[in-house]
Parts: sequence; structure tokens; C-alpha cells
Amino acid sequence: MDKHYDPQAVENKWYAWWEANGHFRADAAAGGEPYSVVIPPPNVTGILHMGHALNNTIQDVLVRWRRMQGRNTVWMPGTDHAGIATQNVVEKALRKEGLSRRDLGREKFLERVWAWRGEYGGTIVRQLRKLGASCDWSRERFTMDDGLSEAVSEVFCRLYDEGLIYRGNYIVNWCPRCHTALSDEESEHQDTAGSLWHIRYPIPGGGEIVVATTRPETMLGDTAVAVNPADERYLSLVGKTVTLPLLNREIPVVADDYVDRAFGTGVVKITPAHDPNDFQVAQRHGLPVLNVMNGDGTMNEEAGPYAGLDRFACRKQVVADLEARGLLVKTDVHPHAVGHCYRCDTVVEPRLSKQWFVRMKPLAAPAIEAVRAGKISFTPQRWEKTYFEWMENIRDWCISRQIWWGHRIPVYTCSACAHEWAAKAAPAACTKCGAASFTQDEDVLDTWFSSWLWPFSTFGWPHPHPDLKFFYPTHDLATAPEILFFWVARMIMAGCKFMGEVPFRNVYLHGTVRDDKGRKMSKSLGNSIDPLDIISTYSADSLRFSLMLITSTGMDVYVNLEKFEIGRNFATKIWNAARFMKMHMEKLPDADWRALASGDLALDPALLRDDDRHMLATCETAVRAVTEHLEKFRLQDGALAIYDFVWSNFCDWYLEYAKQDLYGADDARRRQILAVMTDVFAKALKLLHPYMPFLTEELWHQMGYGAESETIMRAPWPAAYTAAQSAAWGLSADVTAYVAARRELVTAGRALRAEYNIAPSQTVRYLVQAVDAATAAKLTADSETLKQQLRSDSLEIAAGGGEKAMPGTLCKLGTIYLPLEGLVDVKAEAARVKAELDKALGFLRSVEAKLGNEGFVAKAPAAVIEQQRAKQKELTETVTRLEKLIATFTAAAP
RNA sequence: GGGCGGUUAUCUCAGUUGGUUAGAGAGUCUGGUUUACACCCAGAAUGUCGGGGGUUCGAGUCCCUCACCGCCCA
Repeated sequence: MDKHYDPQAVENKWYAWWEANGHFRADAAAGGEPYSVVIPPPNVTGILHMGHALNNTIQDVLVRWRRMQGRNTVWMPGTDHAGIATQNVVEKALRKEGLSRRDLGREKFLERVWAWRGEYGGTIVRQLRKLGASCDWSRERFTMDDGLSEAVSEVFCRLYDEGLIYRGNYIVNWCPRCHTALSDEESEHQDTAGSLWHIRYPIPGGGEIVVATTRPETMLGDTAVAVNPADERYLSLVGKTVTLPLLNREIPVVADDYVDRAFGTGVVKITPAHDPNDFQVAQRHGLPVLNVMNGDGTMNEEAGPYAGLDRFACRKQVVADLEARGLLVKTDVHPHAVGHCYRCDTVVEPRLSKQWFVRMKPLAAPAIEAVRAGKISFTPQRWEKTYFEWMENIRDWCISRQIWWGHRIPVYTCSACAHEWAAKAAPAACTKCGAASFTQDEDVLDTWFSSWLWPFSTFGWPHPHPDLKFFYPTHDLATAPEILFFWVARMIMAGCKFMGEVPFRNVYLHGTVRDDKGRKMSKSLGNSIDPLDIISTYSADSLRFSLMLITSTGMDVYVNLEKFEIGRNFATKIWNAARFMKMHMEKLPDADWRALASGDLALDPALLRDDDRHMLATCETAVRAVTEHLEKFRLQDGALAIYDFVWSNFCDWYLEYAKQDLYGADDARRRQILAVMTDVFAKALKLLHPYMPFLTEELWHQMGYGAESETIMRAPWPAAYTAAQSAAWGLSADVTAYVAARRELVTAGRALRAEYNIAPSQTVRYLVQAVDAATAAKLTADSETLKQQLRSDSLEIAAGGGEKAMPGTLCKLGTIYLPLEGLVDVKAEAARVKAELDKALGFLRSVEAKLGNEGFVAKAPAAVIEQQRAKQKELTETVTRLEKLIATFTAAAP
């Protein structure tokens, strides 16, 4: 084995091997307890970014862990067709050829999109493989697949026939660049430093009123002005008319509660075709609706002299003209939130148009109830609130898009009798009059209208399928809160509606990956870190482990390049521990490492020492801890527990301890030590496997823990030792505490030598004054270990007796001295001990204050009081010993 | 305007039902090729837990309030 781990070759090798050997495959027919996860389908146009890396690492950790636990596990992968985004990409390519989609026509254009998808659509799923994602690729789905398309048609038709889908003229969010309607969720509000223009509207026969607006160009479409009916300032004007400036149209003044008297002048212009609130006012007052804009954001002929101008050019011109005519009173700075298209960032225009909508209230009710009843839980739980808030105020969902790439709306209109109906398959004739002439709706459906079905459409719905029966409902869904409304909430509604059951039990919402200044990663800022760069510089394992170690549940994570060294260093550490073990394993060619690693651990209790017991007990604690953390979605704590266990326990202490036996002459002890190490290290590899799949698989094989054809992926998840084993081996809290206390003694001894600048290479003499005879006997029995760990050539262990006038440190088991008589500055040493005494005294005082407090003794739980009493006893002893030590120095001082 | 999150060591962050004088990693400082590992080892330093008030025997943790930063919704 090489000194450094070379991940590149290893990672590619194992991934190909896993996939080729079907280790990611799931089979419902195999039965057992299912565990299923569906991937949040990335856009087919997507390329892997840090958000994907985080999201998919989380899923892979959960999936690999459950698979090792023996669950019949499936991770369903796939992509969505990303209607607008994909169409934009292909249109951009066409423009380079000087073509538009209209030049090609619908059919030819769709051929181009499919061709594009065939060529580039596999990018992100290839990248997910680099990350190590253990998806069952044999099941990979695409939202435009035949099966998923059928699910979309089925759902549309059912909702249509139930009257839950309707078409109507309403104000929608319109993207003039993408040339389509968007849902409310797809319009992203951004704070903008806008202006509030105050405009005079003359009153015929004299006078004027002033209205305030943030979008002056829309005044061209005004059909009224409105005031609050309780506003006495304008009461006399209600029912009269004012003159619309620039176009000189007379429009009525209406009174409506909607008007906020305190905003601006208390008079608002009413532009029914370009503002949702104004539209409602117009409905209430029977006002005409005047659309002054084209779909591309230019003004239409209703705008009179402004026709043909772009909306923003028109705004400028309108303001200039008003000013020229003295009709502009003032312009205030006015910060407000402006909707932007989530796909192209263009300012969204509220626009009246005829669209298809889903009635959401009836769908939301059972989905709210499902979460309230605890059928689904959110992690972190606080997201429930956000979910309820949105669901309880849900608005109808605009699902039609004026693009070509997507599921075409399956609604047909008869050319003969004008009958309209929805049908899953292309019909042959009108269902009413039988005429063979009809047209299909031109629009396609929102992409989310297919992804909200993902947890069951991917398993074969609407047809009955064994997979659907076995794997639905799925278990855990890991995603970002950004798509809580877009996707998560809608999936819950769809699951409840069409499956009669929730789509998943747990929703784990993770944070956003940001740069180390806390900014979102974006192309325009140039602060992105490409996960593939990290994989090639460090490794996929490093990327995964580092991300997991620094990301706490549900919180945003700040990354920079350095952070990924954590994973790389850890991988190297483990690699070298393995290398070290292997070196010694080779001396025992007859040993069956595979059996040992499989839990077949036959230890001879007579040969076991306390350090072995401590190691076994620590390992057991780690197994429990990691398992519990994973159960609670505490992936960071799980990673930390492994890191600490492997590095700070196994490597720092046990490997070092093992050296005396591994390099010693006792063959039986060597065997015993290596058996313990194999058991513990194999368990560590298993615990780590979900986080670092590649390195652990490589070492699993290198160490001979599995046969050539076996994978750690399917090795059983570690369990605690049996009660019989623990008893036979003598594992106990006392033994663990003793070894921990002995380590404290060693650390104190090392600190003393550092303090006196004794080179680590120089051996040194120590003296230990044990607290009692029994402890002295134990320490004497372990003196070889102590000498090794202290790098000491001479260690004297005594019990009782007085304190010594030499540098020493108090520990639980006794006082460790560095005998440097003659070399020591007694005063300085006394001062050092005095500082320790002060610290102990301070601590003791606080403990005694607690115990002297009647309230504490009366009300605190017995265990807490007992703890304080023990602390008091310990501290009192420490203080006594330190005082004696100081007295010794004082006596020795010249 | 409404809601949610954050504010803990120089930095990035943990701290699970309130109960040792608050931890990790990185960085800093001191020393070190002790043959698994310098992507390492040994040791060290560093905190008015954002401010104020309250509840409690006891508050980083619970409540109120203020400030600042961020996100979501209007």
C-alpha cells in the first residue's frame, strides 16, 4: 500500500463495479422491509452544483445506511423536463443558426428538443455517479417518458372531469421574455428601489386629483380611479369623472374599500388588465377592462401614440410627457418588491389572459390534515409552520404555459359543435356530436404538474404495479426549502388525492450551500465551487464527508476550498491506519480476517487487557451513537462521532497502545490485539461507508474483510455486542473510566515535559504517587504501557506518602511528578501550582454555594445533587493535595 | 407590513428534554522525521454565549424586549 491514498482510480473502479454487479438494484419481489427514496429530479438541463452535491450526499448516506441495515432499499433516480428552461436552451441554439422556433414549427422544434435531450440530457446523471450516488439506475425516469406522461394525462382528465380544473380570464404573472404565463410561485419577488410617481388627473370643469403609481405606463389602460368610501376628502367626487391625462379619456371615480387612505394621496388608478387588485375592483364595479400591452412587453394599439414602445421605454416617455405638460407633481423614492421570472429573471408583468387553473382548496385540505395528524414530519420541524401558512392561504394554480416543450393540455374542442372535453388519448371524434374535426389546446402544462406525481408515477401509476404496492409510500424526502411550495406541498396533495396516501413519511429540508462570506453561489458573482473540481482535486469521499461534517441539520453551510481538506486528511488517516494494521496482519497468514470482520469475534478473556476492553466499549458507544444520529437525521453528529472514534480513539490511543504487543514477542497477544483491531476497524469502515463509500469499499477488500465478490455496501450494519460477550470480556464502566483516567495521567505527564522543554525524543524519568494502594497496583501492572506512552525509561509508582517538591500535576489516579531536583525554579513551580489551586478553589466555592442553597437541595433532582456532592468531595481532596504540594515547595524554598 | 432563522473562541460552526467553570475543526504559538500517517505527532493560548429585563434552586438553553444580519410571504 502506498503512503497516500489515490482516490481517482479507486472511485471510478468501484462505481463501475457496483453498477455492473447490480448492487444498486432493488427488487420488490425480494420482499422484506422496504425503504424507498425518490430523488428530487434535477432539471435535464442541469449541471451538478454544490446544492446537488449536498442534497444527493444526504440521500446517499441515508440510502446506503438503510441498505446495510437490511432494508429492501430503492433510490429512484431521474430528471424533469424543465419546460421553460429547456425550451430556452434550445431556442438559444436555434438563434445561433438564425432561426426561431416558429420558423421550425411545433413538430420540428420538439424533434430538436428531444435531440438536444439525447445529447446533453444525461450530463447530470453522469455527474451524480461521480458523487457516488447509489441510485437504482435501471429505474431511471424522465417526466416526459410515456409512462409519466400518461400519469399526467390521467390526472388532468380526472381533475377536469371533477371540475377541479377550469379555464378563465384572470390576471396572471406573465414573462414577456419567455412569452408565457407563470404560477405565483414562479414569480420571485426582489426588493427594488423603485419610484412613486404622483400624477395629476384633471377634473372636467376645474380642479384635479393626484394619484400615485409605481408603473405609470399602465395608466394608459386606466378605466377608473378609486377612493376609499370612508375618505371624506374625495366623497364629493365619487360618481363623477376625471380626465385621463395624455389620452384624454374620461374615466369614472369609484369608491372601494380596497383603497388604502394612507397610501400616497389616497386615490389610486384602476388598471384592470394589468393589476390583480384593480381587476377585482373592476369586477365589483362593472368597469371595462383595457389591455394595453402585447405578450412581448411592448405597448399595443390601445396605448395610442405609445403603441410599439417597450414597456420600460414607454414608462420613460409617459413620465417625460407628463412632466412636459405639468401633470407630474413629484417623484418619490419607493422601495418595493417586484416579481421576476424564476427562469430568466425578467420583470414579470401582471397581465390579463386566458389560462388553465387548478382549484387548490379541496386538494389542500387533506394534505393539511395529513401533516397535522403526523403522517408526515418535517425536519427541522419549524418548516411545518411555513407549510401550514401557505396551504391554508393557498391560491389556485395556473398550470398552462404558452410554450411547446412539455405535456400538451389534453383538452379538445369540436369544430362543429364547440363541445370541449378532456381525453387521455388522442380522440377520433367529438364525444358529443361525433364530428371528426376538432382542435387540441395549444398550451402545455407547468413542469411541476408532472413532478408533483413523481413519488408514484415513477413506480408505474396509473397502472397497478408491484413496485407501487411495495415501495409506496416512500420514506424520506430530502430537499431544499426553496421548493417546499413548488414541489413538496404539491406532492403531498397529489399523493393524498390520487393514491389516498401520503407520498413520504419524513421531509428533511437542508440548507443552502454558500460561499465563505455567506453569499449564494452564482455564476454572475463567480463565487461558485464546482463539485467536480473538488472531486478531481480531493475525491468524492472528501467532498461528501467534509460537507456532512460541516453541515448541521437544516442550516445553511458556508464552504471554501480549504474545508474539503478535512475529508481528504481523514481519508489519508484511515488509509494509513489500515496500512499499519496490514503490515502486522501479514505476519499471521493463517488468520481468518474475513470471519473476524463479519463479527465472528472469539476473544480469550484471559488475554484481554483493560485497553482492549476500553477499545471495544468505545466502539460499541460509537455504533450506538452513529445509528441514533442517523435515525434523527443528524448527519453531522454521525460524521463527528465516527471522526472522533477513528481518529481520537482508535488511532491516537489504541494503535499506539497496540505497538508494544505488535512489535513484541508474544504471539498470542499479537493475535488478540489484531482480532480486536479487526473487529473495531471493520465496524468503523461500515459506519463510515454511507459517508465515504469508495475508500471504505477499497479498504474492505484490501484488508480481506470481504471476499472478492462481496461488497461492503451489503455488509450488515454494526450492532452492539451481545450481553454474553460483554460479560465474558469484562466490559464495564469502571474499566472504561480507569483507562480514561490513565490517559489523563499520561497527558499530564506529557504536558510537564513540554513545560520543561524536554525534547520528545529524550526519554525521561517519572514518579507517580497513586491515590491509594489498589490504584498503585493497577498502574504498576500497566507500567509498560505508561512508559511507552510517556516515553519514559524509568517510572516509579508509589502509594501514599507525602507530596514532593518537584514539578507535578494532580490527576484522578494520583500525582505525576517530573523529578528534576536542582533544576527547578521552586518559586515558579509553586506559583504554577498556586494557579491550579485557585482554579480548584473557585470551582469548589461554586459547588458549595449550590449545596448551601436551600432551594437547590430542596428542588433539584437527587441525581444532580449527588453529582454536586461527588464533585465537592473530589474538589476538597484536590484542594488538600494541592495545598500540601505548595507547602512542600514553600518548605523547600531557600 | 406578517412569518421564520441567525447573533457562542481570531474564523466557520456544534451545543438534542434547563443541571460539571461551554466544545469541534481550521488558524495561531511552542516543540518534534518516536519506522502507519508532516494530508502527521505532542503540548499551549483564546469566550461578559448580541444588549437589556424576566422565570427558576439553577439559563448559552425557557419567556419578554431591543439591535443588527439573512430568508420567505404580502
